[in-house]
Amino acid sequence: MGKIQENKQIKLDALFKSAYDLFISNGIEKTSIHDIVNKAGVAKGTFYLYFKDKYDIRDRLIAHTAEKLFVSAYNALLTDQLLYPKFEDKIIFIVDYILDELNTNKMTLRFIYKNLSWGLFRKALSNDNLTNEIHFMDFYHKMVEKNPEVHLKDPEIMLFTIIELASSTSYSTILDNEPVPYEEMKPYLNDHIRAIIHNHIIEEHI
Amino acid sequence: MGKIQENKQIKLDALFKSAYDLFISNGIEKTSIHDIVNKAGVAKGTFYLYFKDKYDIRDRLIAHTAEKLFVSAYNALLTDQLLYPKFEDKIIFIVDYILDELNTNKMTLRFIYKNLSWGLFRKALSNDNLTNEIHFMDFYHKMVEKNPEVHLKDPEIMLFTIIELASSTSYSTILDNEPVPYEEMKPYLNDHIRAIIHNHIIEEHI
Amino acid sequence: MGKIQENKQIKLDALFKSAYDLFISNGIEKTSIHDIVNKAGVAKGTFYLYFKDKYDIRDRLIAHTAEKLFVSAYNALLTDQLLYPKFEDKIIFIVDYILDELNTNKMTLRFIYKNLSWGLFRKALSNDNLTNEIHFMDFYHKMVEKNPEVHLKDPEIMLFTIIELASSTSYSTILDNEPVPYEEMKPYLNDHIRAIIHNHIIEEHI
Amino acid sequence: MGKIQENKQIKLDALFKSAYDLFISNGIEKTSIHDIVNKAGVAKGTFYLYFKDKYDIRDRLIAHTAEKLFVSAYNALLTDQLLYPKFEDKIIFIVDYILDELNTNKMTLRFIYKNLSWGLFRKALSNDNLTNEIHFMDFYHKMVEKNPEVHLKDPEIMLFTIIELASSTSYSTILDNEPVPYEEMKPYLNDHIRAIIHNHIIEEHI
DNA sequence: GATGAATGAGTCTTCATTCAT
DNA sequence: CATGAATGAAGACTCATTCAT
Repeated sequence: MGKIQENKQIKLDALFKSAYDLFISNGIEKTSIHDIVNKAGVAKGTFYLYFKDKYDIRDRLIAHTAEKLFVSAYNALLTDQLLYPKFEDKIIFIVDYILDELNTNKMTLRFIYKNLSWGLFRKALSNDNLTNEIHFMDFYHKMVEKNPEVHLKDPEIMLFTIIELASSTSYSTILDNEPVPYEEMKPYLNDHIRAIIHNHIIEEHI
Repeated sequence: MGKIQENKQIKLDALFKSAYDLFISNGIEKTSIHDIVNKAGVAKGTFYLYFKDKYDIRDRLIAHTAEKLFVSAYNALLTDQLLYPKFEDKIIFIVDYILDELNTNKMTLRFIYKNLSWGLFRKALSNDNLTNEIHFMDFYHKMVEKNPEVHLKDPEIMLFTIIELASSTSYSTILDNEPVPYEEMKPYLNDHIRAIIHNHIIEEHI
Repeated sequence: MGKIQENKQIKLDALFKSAYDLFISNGIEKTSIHDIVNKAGVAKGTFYLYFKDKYDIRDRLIAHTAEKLFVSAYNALLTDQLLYPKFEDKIIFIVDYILDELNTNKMTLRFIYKNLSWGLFRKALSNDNLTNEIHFMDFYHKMVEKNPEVHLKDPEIMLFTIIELASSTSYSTILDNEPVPYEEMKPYLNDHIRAIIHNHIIEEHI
Repeated sequence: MGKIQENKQIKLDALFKSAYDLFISNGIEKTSIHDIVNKAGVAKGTFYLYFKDKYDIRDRLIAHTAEKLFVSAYNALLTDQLLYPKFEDKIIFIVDYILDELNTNKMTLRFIYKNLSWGLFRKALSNDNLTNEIHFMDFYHKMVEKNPEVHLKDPEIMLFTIIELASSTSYSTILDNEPVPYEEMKPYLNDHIRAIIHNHIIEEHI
């Protein structure tokens, strides 16, 4: 029994890995099930034991990839936590960390960006995803609540806005150098993110 | 002679129109050349006399659609020009106008968003595009220059940023109501756009 | 020991029942072994312990279904035996009984008709079939022999002819209402069956 | 233009012929589109220019085959018309002619029988079918009307009944020799057909 | 006996592109 | 210029059957 389960995991991993590599290098539309199973070294029918279709494996891969990015950023933040005492700086750190990662791994950016919806993203980072040990959304909300400085209105809309701004501007600057290279965009982006956060701060009157 | 040219134009228009309708209602991947020529009432081979392939007609259509949106917004702004004397308000007006348009015509949003790159966008709105009478980019730069209030650093990056933020947040809120409906996002979006503009203002010291 | 045998019988019955239900509702071609074992709650390999393939279980089911129909008709006839003293009326009664049954259970008609050959049919109703308690063919031949009125030439051909006529005309009228609804066909059918019987009567000259 | 039309006809005929041969020898289920186009010597896509799917070509072939049989019988009847002055004898002649044909061409019988519904049959032989020159149903109805001897009630139900009886009994006797060979069945069948006709005769009282 | 994961040949169907007319 | 018939590679998906556990 243990052997069978082990074997299943090996097959599943092989399918994930080969699909990821092919999606990254050739794009999703240009990747066929045939290509995936070939590279994974399993039979075509086996694919359908694990996935409904190509879009099923795509969604699971994107969620997984997004999760990994955020978990890396989270861990890096924990290490240097003391350097970023302010909430605002923590957010900037995480965004920077992820964008730098994507800048060095451009294909991942291309893969994720065009396919990641907020719904999928939220699911990938939250409790719904049982395979997760760390739940980024939980962490985010705790970070918001424990924020001693200020109170935030609609923190989830704020996160959404930051992510959309960061991902869409970085997509164009990193992949196409349009309208300017990523490095040139970066200082502006950081300023904008800080501005977005400020726009969500609830002014507390005495 | 003129009749032949006229006939060619009719065919071209028919192809554009039928492709647009099909792309909008069924999506690009689900639309075949066969569908396009069928609806246009021309022969399959004729398609290749006017376009390289499906992605050629797609790009031309997207550019055309984006242009039309901006020209409409531009004309609307001209009409009510006096109501928006400040540069900042003009920008907000244009963004609002376009997003409201896309909100009532959701399929256009879907069609444009996933396929519009900054490069394509810039080309659609600038002098490069010979079929254009009004060049939005020219208008934008004149608007920036004549801005009596303040001076802007990198106005093109600023425009890029605003467009990316507006389009990516509206895509999710308008089409998926995620994380909130568009109407709920709108006030935040306006605040953020103003903040982005402020971040680009060059403080002038005496 | 008995428990193992019992368990086997349960599995066999479950397979029969689920295959029957699926054949009836989706048709044989549209039913896969996967569907059958799924519904039956047994493993795929188990199917092959009991049946050679899909057509094995189909044939056994058809024979069983046909047998059940005739046994029901036979029992009903026994109950009301005195109402139908004449041989001819007994035949008509049985045909009517079965067709009315199929008329209320149209899917059974569809299932049986296209797959029931005379050979399979004969086997289902005769001594060859060891699981049968009542052997309709025996009963039929006794009925023929004891027929006090007249003698019949080739009673088996006669039965064959009646069954073919009744089943093929009822198939079309019951399932397609073609060329007329079953109810409209019924009086003609009865007349024809009587005529077929008369054609088999050996005229006895003194 | 003429050349293109000619070429199309050649392709269509090739597809019909190869499908017919394969259906006849291997059965419909065991014949794939691949087999059909291969044998016809055309590309796979070409099949879909002419037919919706396998069942489209099947239905057209069955209708065509049934039509051909009846037209042959009709022509044979015309030749020997004087030998069969009575309506009843004409019907018997046609049935015999067709069954003898099917007896020498057993695969055609197998092909037609399991797939021919009354609806399809009627369509194949009537005005609906524009490719037909001779409309058997017209001929039949004229034959019924001009019948000087007697009047018939529901002549279409009568035809239906005769065809169902003849086809179903011949199917089993010709292909399986069950319960007896066709030759042994034949005299009974003729008697039964006459009886069916008599059952449809309207008794005219003076 | 029972299981169910794995197989991979087999099937249908689509479609961009070409080219003879 | 315009046509549209023909192509055939490419794709997704199914399923009876086997066999290690």
